[in-house]
Amino acid sequence: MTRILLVEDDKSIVANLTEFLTSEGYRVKSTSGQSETLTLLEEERFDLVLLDISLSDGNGFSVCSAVKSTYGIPVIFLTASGDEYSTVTGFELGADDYIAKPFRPRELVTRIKNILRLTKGTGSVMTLGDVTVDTVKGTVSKNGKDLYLSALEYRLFLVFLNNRGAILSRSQLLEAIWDIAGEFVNDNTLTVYIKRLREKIEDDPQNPAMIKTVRGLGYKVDIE
Amino acid sequence: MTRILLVEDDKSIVANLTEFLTSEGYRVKSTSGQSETLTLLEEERFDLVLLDISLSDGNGFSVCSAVKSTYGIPVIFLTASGDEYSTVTGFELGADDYIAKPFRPRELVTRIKNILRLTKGTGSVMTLGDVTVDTVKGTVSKNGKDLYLSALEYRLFLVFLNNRGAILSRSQLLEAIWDIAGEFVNDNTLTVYIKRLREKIEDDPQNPAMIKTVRGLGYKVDIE
DNA sequence: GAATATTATTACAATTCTGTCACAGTCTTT
DNA sequence: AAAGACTGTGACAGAATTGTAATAATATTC
Repeated sequence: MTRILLVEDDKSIVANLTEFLTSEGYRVKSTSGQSETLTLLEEERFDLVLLDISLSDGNGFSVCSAVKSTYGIPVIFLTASGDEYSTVTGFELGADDYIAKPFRPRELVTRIKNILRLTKGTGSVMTLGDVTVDTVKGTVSKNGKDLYLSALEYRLFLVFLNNRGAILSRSQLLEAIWDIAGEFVNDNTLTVYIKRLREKIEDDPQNPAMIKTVRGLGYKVDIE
Repeated sequence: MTRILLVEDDKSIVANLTEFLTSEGYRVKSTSGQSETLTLLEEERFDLVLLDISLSDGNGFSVCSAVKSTYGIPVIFLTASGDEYSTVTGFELGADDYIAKPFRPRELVTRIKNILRLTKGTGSVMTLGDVTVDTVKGTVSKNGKDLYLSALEYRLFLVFLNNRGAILSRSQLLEAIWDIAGEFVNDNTLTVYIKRLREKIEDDPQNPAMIKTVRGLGYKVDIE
C-alpha cells in the first residue's frame, strides 16, 4: 500500500486528485500549509509527496528540502505551466520529478510509479544476521541499536559483506583495506582487526557466527 | 564528460539539440534508425539515450527495452505532445523519463541531470566534482588519489551526496550524524566538521566549490 | 604427546579523532 | 560606520583509533 501525501492549496485539485489516486489504489492524505505538512510528516510515514510549489504560507521549496533531507521521501513537484524557474529550482532542491499543471491524472500516476521504481534502488541496506549496514548513510546497527565502527573496521566489514561465502585470504584482506598508499603493515594487524570487528558485531566473539576462521586459508562469512 | 546518444529522425531537432547540448558540455552523437542505433551502442559507451519514439524503421519501444536490458543506460523518451499512450508505455518499457515535444531545451537539460543523478545513486560509486565515493568499499578518492575520511566525516559527506542541491540546515545535519544516542552536541561542532571535511575534499577550502554555505539556512551542495 | 604452525589475545605507545572553547572573520541591518 | 548575528579558524584536552610486539591459545603434523 503506497501512501501519498498531497500538499496543495487548491481545494478542487485536492478533491479530484484524491479521488483519482484512491481509485488507483493509493492511500492519500492532503495538507495545505507548510507547518501542517511538516507536522503530519513527523506523525505518519509516507512513500511519496506531491508538492504544490505555491503554498500559502511560505513556498514549497523549503518543504521539499526538509522532506528530502529528513525523511528521504521522493518528491514530485506540481507546478504552474511555463514556470521554468520552478522546474529548475525544484530539481536543484532535490525534487525527483515535476509535472506542470494542468496535467493528465494518468500521467501523474505513471510518473509516481516511475519515481518509486527509481528511488527504491537508492536505499542500499545490507544485513548479516542481526547486523544491518546502511551504505547510503554509512551506519551499522545490531538489532536496531546503533554500532560505532571505526573507518577501517567499517571497510573491513564491507569486504566480508560483499564476498559472502568466499574464503578471503589474509593478503586479500590486507590489500583490500591497507592498499591506500601501498604501505606495508604487519601481518598480525589483520588478526587484531578481525578480533576488534568480531567484538563489535558478534554475539559471542569467542565463537564467531558471522566471520569464521578458515585455518590456513583466511576468513569467510558463512551465513546469509 | 557525459556522453549522450540522440536517436531522432527529424534533422532540424537533431541539429538544434546537438548544438545546445554540446554548448552545455555534453558529448552528443546521433542516429536515426533502429539498427544503426543498436550498432552504435555496441561500439561505444553512452551515459544516456534520448529516444524519439517514432523512428522510421520500427518504433522506439523496442530500442528502449534493448538499451535498458542490455546496457542499463538511462533513457529519456522524446514524444509528441498529447500522446499519452506513448508516455505510459514508455515508462513501462523502462524509460526513466519522458518529455513532450515541443520542449524547452533547458528543461531537457534539467531532466537529463536529474535522471543521471537518480540512476547514479543506485550504483555503488558516486562522484562530486573530482571526488569519488565508493559506498560498497567505503572509500573516498580525489583525482584517483585515496583520501582518508574519519567515520563521522564520511557519514557527513554521504548526507551531502545524497541530498545534492538541497539546503541542509544545521539541525538537520546534526540530527543526521549525531543522532546515534540522542546525545546533544555543541552547535559549533558541525561547523568544525564542515571545515575539516572541506579541508580534505576541496581544492581550496577557503573557497569551497562543493559544500557551499547558505547563510542563515545551512549548507548545500551545488555542483554535479 | 611433543614440536610446529597458525590464530587469538593482551597490552602498549603513537597517532588521530572528537568535541568544545575562545576568538577572528564576515555578512546584514540599522 | 557601528552593532549584531552568523560563520570560520586555531588550539586544546580527553577519548578512540591504529599498528606493533610479546605472549597465550589452538589446531595440525610427526
